[in-house]
Amino acid sequence: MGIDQLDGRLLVLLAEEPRIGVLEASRRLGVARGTVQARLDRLQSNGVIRGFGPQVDPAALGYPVTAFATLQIRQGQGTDVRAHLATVPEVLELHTTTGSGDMLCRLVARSNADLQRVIDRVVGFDGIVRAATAIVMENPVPLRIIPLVKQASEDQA
Amino acid sequence: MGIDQLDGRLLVLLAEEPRIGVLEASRRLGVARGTVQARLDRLQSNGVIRGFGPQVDPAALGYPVTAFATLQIRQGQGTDVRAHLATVPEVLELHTTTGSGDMLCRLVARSNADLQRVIDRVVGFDGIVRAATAIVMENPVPLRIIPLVKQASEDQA
DNA sequence: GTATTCACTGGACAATGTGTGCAGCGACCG
DNA sequence: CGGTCGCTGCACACATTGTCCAGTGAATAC
Repeated sequence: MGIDQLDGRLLVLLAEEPRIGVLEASRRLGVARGTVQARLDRLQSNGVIRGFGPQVDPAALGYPVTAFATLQIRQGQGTDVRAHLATVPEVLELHTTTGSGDMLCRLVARSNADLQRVIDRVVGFDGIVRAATAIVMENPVPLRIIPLVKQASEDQA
Repeated sequence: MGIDQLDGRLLVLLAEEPRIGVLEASRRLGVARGTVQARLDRLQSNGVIRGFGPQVDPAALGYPVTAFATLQIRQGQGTDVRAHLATVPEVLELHTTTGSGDMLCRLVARSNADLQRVIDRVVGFDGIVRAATAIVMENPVPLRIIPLVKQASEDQA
């Protein structure tokens, strides 16, 4: 477990310019093409790289409002609540957290008014005792991984 | 703004099998290659597709612990706090939310013990009044976008 | 009603990149 | 000291890309 500096540079390079291929990457990194291919294969089978799926912006899809909801779940209803929330498209992500029967989920909606509809749908389920919602106003640090990759590859040095 | 069904199918296809190229995608979708290329270009300049960067798993990097921290910020210190948090690699994401001077951030750490170090570093800054942390235990719904894409493309139909 | 615009089709071309395999080489390990 | 491993540099056949084009149908503007 862990990545070395070459892995780190490769990940950073891919993150900054995803369109480049293996050959171009090998030129940039100053190593043989086979090496880059082997590293990529290893990173993928390692699970370090989960995939190269498109990163879609919900706002551009017409869902500019993001919110986080903390849900309190009735004892023993966890499984049902998960299944319920998985069926709601506007639930982008769901975590169970410390705290008795608590979950945290990320929601999006078409507008603040629409958020009400989404929340109603989310909490309109028997196992949910209480919900507290925080609407996101600004996103100073969008989901990122590069700094952590750099950190991890330097630790491994 | 908005995507049609072809856009939706293309996004789903790319999300499920990112390795396929434009040509293969056009075969799967039953349209001409030029069409797929044009759609892709449009989706990217639209901002619907932000990019195709690698999706890196923090756990595989040696950071298996995830937590969410709610921070209460002293009036007028927001900008400084943002700059501070941006320098911490373990801060993967930061949002300002409703609630007086509240922020929500996603953290990762090498272990529960290491989380203490991360939190200390995060809150060891003057503008932060109080921090409440919830450790993630399970992640029943990992960050996803496909259901929303399907929803959006059907709405547009 | 007619002209214009637009998106899609289907095809072509040169250039590039990919998947794959190979031999050689230095480093590390038992 | 032999074996294993990762990297290099190279080769080949094949597939894909970027780009351009003419033709067509549908929607839109005049």
